[in-house]
Amino acid sequence: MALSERRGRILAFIVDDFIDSATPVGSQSLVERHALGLSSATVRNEMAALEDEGLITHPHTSAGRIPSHRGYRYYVSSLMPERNLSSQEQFTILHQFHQASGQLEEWVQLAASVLANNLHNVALVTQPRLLEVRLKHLQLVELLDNRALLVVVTTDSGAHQRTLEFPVTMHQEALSRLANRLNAEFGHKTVAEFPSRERSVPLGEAELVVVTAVTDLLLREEQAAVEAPIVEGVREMLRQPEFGHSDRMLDTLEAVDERRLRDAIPSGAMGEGDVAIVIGDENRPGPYQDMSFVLARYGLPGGASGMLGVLGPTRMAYGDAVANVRYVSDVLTELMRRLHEGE
Amino acid sequence: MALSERRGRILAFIVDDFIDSATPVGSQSLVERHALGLSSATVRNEMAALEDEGLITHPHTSAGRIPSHRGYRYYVSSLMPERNLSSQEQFTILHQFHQASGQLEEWVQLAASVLANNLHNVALVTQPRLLEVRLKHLQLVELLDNRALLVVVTTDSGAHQRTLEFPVTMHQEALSRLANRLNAEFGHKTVAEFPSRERSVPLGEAELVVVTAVTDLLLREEQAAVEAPIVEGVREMLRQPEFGHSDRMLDTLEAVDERRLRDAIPSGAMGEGDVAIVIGDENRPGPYQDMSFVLARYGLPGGASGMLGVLGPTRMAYGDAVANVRYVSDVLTELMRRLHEGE
DNA sequence: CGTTAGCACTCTTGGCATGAGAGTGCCAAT
DNA sequence: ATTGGCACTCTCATGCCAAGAGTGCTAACG
Repeated sequence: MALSERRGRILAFIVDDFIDSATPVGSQSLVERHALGLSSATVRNEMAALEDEGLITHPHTSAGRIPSHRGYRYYVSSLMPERNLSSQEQFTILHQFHQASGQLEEWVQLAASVLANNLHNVALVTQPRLLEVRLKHLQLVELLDNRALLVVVTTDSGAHQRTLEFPVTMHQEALSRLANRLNAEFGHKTVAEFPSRERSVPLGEAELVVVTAVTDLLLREEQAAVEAPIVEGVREMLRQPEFGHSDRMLDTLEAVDERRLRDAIPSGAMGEGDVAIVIGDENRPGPYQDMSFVLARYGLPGGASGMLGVLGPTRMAYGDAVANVRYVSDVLTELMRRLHEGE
Repeated sequence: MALSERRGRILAFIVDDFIDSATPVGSQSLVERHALGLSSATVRNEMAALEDEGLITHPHTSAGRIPSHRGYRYYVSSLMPERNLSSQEQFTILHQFHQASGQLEEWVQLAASVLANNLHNVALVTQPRLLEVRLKHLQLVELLDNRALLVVVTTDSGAHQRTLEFPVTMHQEALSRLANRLNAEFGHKTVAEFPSRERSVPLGEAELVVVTAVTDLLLREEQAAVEAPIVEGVREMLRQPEFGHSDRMLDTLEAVDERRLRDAIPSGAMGEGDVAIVIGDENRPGPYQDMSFVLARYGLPGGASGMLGVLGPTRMAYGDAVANVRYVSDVLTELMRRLHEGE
């Protein structure tokens, strides 16, 4: 289904106007705002046609039109002008990244803040993860009695920690010996390659405690990274008029807060390298049925990578969102490339 | 200024009723709800007197009374019945802690959730910190080129990490030797005792990189722990009628989100071992002028300790809040004691 | 003298009608 | 195909009215 050029232009104007006014747009105001060489009556006819196509609706008989989900879809797919950030905007963003320290975690956090601020919506960024993380090094430090601190360093340059308890008191030398032994045996292996409990050569009791802890720790971290992306800008989004003083604000707040995001983020839709847009009812059933995501991957192909993007009401400045998400994702990727290749 | 017994009783009833109805309470409804042996007219006289004392007000001429900040203060100081959690409530809380793993961070997080859930307000919990943290152990792991991962273990059983860059490429043996040297020299020292830059025997370049990083890392963590307590239950609180569909919701959300909590938390007011209550305008100037805090310390005297409590509108169930905060703080303290003394 | 009944008065709240404004849909004329 | 015109619809703000809840005051009562 392709629209005539004129009908498309009108749909685009409706979407544009609605995006920045948040009120239904009528035929009259449309001709006034844009130097359309048409009368309002003609526009009305076109609107009626667009409505038949299911691209716009009106909330009640005598109200202006608002885009339907399908209307937004058509807009982003066929009508929306390709937009990149101005060099001014790019500079402002770059500047912030250069101000930050060289720590990866900080960049990720910063990416979230930048998106939230620029787009006035919720920004989501997951920590970058390797597809398969290998154990680099583990260490045990004596605490009190039979307790020790386990520190695990992985190939994605992450350190993870947990305290654990041995059946008997272990002193530092014993712990170090144990750590060395395990390093020799499991170093550079993925979690999947760790021994299962029904292993032919059984592990000693102490070894088992550690190996179980390492496995559990890494799996948990993995999950946490996916389930709990960095979320920034909730209140920015809630200032949008769609949430105006209604219960919807609280419900949305709840949904975002509850970390129910994992099931919600439509990861399947994300092609390599490009920006994915998921609008309204294209989301799987759940609390985000009338919100939209604009998402992209970032990171190194084959290396650590993550996801970043924006969540907002369907009435979202898609053009700006795409431009910002793409640019921030590129910046982040570039920074990681430098980190990886050593400048 | 002490009130007569009857006048006190009436104030207590007003506060109680208002706390659970959130609507101004009138003389009539007061006599009906509580088997007061008085007519409404008498109550009106008493109310007028209470209003002269500045303990209650009415929003407009013909509305019921609501407690003023001073009224709440008088209530919590002199009228509020001492309340402890029922053994049923205690059990429910304990059960949750027993379900959790033995990790300290998890307990702290859990404490926040429990408070938020039970009190339907924002719960605040800071990570436990030692007054002075000592360096226990540091380790360096080779990453790419001239980069290494620094892992610092402190006496409060915390592991902290950061990547750092050396001027030249360092291999694992060199890194290990370096770490050993530094461990020998700085082990069991506090950050304050670390060498200043103008040290008589100057450090080598590599040493300097590490020492600076350690200092910076620990100071930063310290600050982060104080500035960014765990915050739970924002949406619980926003369901309270005082925030009903108004801008106040967003402003408050902003204040809490912005981590402007640090300046807000009235830490001075907190005596050893007991629960502190700060009501409305007793707070220092800022966004919390019409909210209240109920706070307590937890942790081991001389050992690691932190703060926990609740933030909500001045119309808060102070009795419940105090009982819950006190109990959770006790549980947390007890758990830490066991951890410290080895069961 | 403290307590109470009674009464006038005030202020909020919800319901209802009303009119202006913005839009639509359709038809006939261009 | 486009447009002017017109009847019609629906929302939204406004004003008004009556009901309800409360207060303050005064005069009577034990």
